[in-house]
Amino acid sequence: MLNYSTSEENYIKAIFHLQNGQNTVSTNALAEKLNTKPASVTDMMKKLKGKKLLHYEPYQGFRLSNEGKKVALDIIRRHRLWEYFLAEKLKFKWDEVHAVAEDLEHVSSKKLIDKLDEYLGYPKFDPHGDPIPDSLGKMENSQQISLADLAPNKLGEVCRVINQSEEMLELLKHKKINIGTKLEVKRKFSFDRSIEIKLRQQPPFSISEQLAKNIFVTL
Amino acid sequence: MLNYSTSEENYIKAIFHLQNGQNTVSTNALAEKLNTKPASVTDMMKKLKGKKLLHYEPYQGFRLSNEGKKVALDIIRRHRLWEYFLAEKLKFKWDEVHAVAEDLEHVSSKKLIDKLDEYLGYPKFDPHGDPIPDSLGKMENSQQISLADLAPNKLGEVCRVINQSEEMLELLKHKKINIGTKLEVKRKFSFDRSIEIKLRQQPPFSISEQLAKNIFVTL
DNA sequence: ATTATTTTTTAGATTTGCCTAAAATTTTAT
DNA sequence: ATAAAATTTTAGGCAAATCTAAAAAATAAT
Repeated sequence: MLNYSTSEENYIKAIFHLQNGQNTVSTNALAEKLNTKPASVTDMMKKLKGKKLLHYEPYQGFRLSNEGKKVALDIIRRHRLWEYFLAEKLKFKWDEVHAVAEDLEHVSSKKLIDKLDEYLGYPKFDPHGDPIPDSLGKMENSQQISLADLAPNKLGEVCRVINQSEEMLELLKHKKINIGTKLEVKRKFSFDRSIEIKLRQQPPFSISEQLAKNIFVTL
Repeated sequence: MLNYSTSEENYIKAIFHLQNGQNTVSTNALAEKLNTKPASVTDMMKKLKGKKLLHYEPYQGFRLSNEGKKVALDIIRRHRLWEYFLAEKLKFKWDEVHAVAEDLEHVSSKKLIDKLDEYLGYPKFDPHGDPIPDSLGKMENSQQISLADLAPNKLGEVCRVINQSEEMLELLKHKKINIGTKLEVKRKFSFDRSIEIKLRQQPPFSISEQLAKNIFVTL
């Protein structure tokens, strides 16, 4: 595995996360995710295409190649191992680990990461419940549960939508719920079994039990 | 304390080490230490002068300002804490820690470093015997003398190795000399200034003056 | 005290990663 | 189907950190 710059690694990781589910990622989506401008994204896409880390034709969006996915999994492995270390050993609170791990993840000594993994006892999930890839890039499928079964105050990431009728997709679109959307269950109302959920940077809102049953999340 | 780039930090640290003893550092010496060219050094010196981290007049050499020294001690603190962590917790061999710590030291979250320090139990010395500055920049000075200055028939315990080049560490490894090794000076030969020393349960053997000068012992 | 040598600085390029503004292309709406 | 809007790319620039080659200054040698 070659060495990549911090910037390249951030792009690779962001594409990996965005392409989860749908198979191509747009320039604007990536620019927003990375707090950069679309023109910068285009520049980097040309560069990463040259390194064969992704497939890209102008105006057609991009997706990681197999090699690109391997690199992404390696970065994610580093990130999540450091998050585990910070929370478990250094007693960081779970909402403080991410920012620090963003820096530590770019220290790419394979020996360091493998020894850290061993020291931590080969953990399978990081403090947010995300699975940690092993040194070959394999990771456990974190458990998928219906949003209707997620307990209050628990966080989940939408990974699957069972019913894919027009009507359902229309509703999901309106509520801005997509594959990959991270949400938190706030309350459950026994009167009509509706569930109040909260998405990032939005006020909480309610959804019906019927809808919740069709949405699956990973912890 | 402001944030500095990896490159700036490497320059600051190198100047700190070079100016030990004499009070100004030359362009060429710094270029050689950093494996770069004199022209690059001059560029950076202008920049660091602008940030008030050092004193510099063209052609006159440079030395760190008080602020520069504070920054240097902070970088050294990070480096040595990570070295301690790598050796103590991850079981790296003492000659493997330096290279990895070179990367980790540039992750500059104060909270990370202070928590790491606490987790490690506030160690006073790193695996090479070098003192670790505390969060205020203070560090212990143990009574150290060069093995070259140790009188015959005197006992000492290796506490520090100044030169940490690959070549030096290779030689130490071969001679089985480590931090903590107890030894006795048997004889000194004026012809080539070589020194005969004896380690526990081993026959005496000779080392060069050059090597002895780089090894420090406590009495 | 000049000259020669070494050291240091300047001038001008290069690479990486980012930007703005304008052009090209695709998508959406009428 | 064409116009309007949104998206994406190109063109040209900028800052950081590096380099080479040439000029300037300091040091050493005769």
